[in-house]
Amino acid sequence: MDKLVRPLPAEPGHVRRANTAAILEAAEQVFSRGGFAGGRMAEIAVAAGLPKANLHYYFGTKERLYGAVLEDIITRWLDTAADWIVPERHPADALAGYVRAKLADARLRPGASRIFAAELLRGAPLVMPFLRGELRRRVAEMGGVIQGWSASGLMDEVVPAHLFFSIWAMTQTFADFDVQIRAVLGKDELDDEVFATAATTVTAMVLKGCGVSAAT
Amino acid sequence: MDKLVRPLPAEPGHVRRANTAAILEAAEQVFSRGGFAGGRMAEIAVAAGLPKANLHYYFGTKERLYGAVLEDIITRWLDTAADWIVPERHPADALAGYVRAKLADARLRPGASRIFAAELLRGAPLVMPFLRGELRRRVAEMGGVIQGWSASGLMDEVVPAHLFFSIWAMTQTFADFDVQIRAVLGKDELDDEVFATAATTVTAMVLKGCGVSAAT
DNA sequence: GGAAATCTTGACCGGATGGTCAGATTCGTC
DNA sequence: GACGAATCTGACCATCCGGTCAAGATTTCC
Repeated sequence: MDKLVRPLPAEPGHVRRANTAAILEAAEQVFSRGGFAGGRMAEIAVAAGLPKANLHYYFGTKERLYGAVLEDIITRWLDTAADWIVPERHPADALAGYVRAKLADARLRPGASRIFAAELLRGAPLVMPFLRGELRRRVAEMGGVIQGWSASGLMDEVVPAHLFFSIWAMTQTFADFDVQIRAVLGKDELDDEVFATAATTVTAMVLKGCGVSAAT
Repeated sequence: MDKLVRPLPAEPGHVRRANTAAILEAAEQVFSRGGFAGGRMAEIAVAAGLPKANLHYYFGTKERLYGAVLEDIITRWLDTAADWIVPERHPADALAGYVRAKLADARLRPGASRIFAAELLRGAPLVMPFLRGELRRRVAEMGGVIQGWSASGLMDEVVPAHLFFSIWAMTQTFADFDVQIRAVLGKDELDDEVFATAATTVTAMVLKGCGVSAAT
């Protein structure tokens, strides 16, 4: 009966957890337009439904809150790549799957992509350590997988890092620069059709561009 | 002897011309990190070597100055596309040339690309009319050229707008996200080698990805 | 040479913004 | 239910920043 009797969560720290989550979500939304410099603490407070002083209670400074948002985003991203770019897969499946996953993420969480883009645009003062450390290591690792596929004759020899730059650019553009895409296509929102065409176009570029043989 | 005798320029308006040019250049540099919200008028003034009040004398408001910078960028960009994507060229030449031109621009004026990117990121409040008007028209026009090539059997059928999205994304990423690329490659700057590899990789994706036949 | 137009500049203003704080309130635990 | 810890919050502050202004300097033109 215990659980049924307790209508509201009462585990210690549930307030903290709920509030930090609400703040992080609001912050991601607010920072996604205008980046660090453009986001206003007061605006985040309103979006989170909390007084501004409360944000400072949990995160101290604007920079720390912004950093927490970025960390969330990065953590989420690294896994996608690790899921798809593995030697066990055929490159046709792996690359197509990765492209589709990146496009799905661009559609589902465009704000996250935009925040990361804005951070890079301003010179990445906060995520530089990540770029030079973890990211570089991961790219080197995945580069080995790509080279393995090339050596097996499954695809052309390419410079792996550049392949990733292209994939990231082509997919994330649908989140980062969606206004431009909507304007050019004359659409109010990027719908199923747009993302289907994007998947076809980008996948064709990557697979044919790298001379990937058909999946077994 | 007239011209030799006059050591300093004395045409009417030369002061205005020199100052506005200096201000625009300084503004492009300052806005290129942090976009509109991140750029400080005082910082632009220092970079231009003029007192802050002087910027307001020439441009009135920060927004107007920012708008002038954007207009400069857009004007320069539209021409590149018009130079390359024309029916008279073979698609292999046209697309490869366009890619190389975009990469060269990303290298020569990375700040311009970054300002435009930041403007799109914040929802394009200022350049929306351009996106929906001139840009959309140009893309439709160039799309006709692409379809002409497809109809002539010179390349696969692709959705032209998406082809441009991909080309823009892959090339401008070397300006917009150069920090990330430098960090991943472990380089202090994007040198000849990086841009040569970029040209090879991106061109291969575009040409092979679109099934462009070899140039005659 | 001198008047009109253009340009220059330091000092100043008002509002926005990140951040603080002390006292009130709620939560966790026994 | 009572006590300490955690949380909440309105009021307040210092600073920064875009923008103004009026008086002085320089350029332009006759």
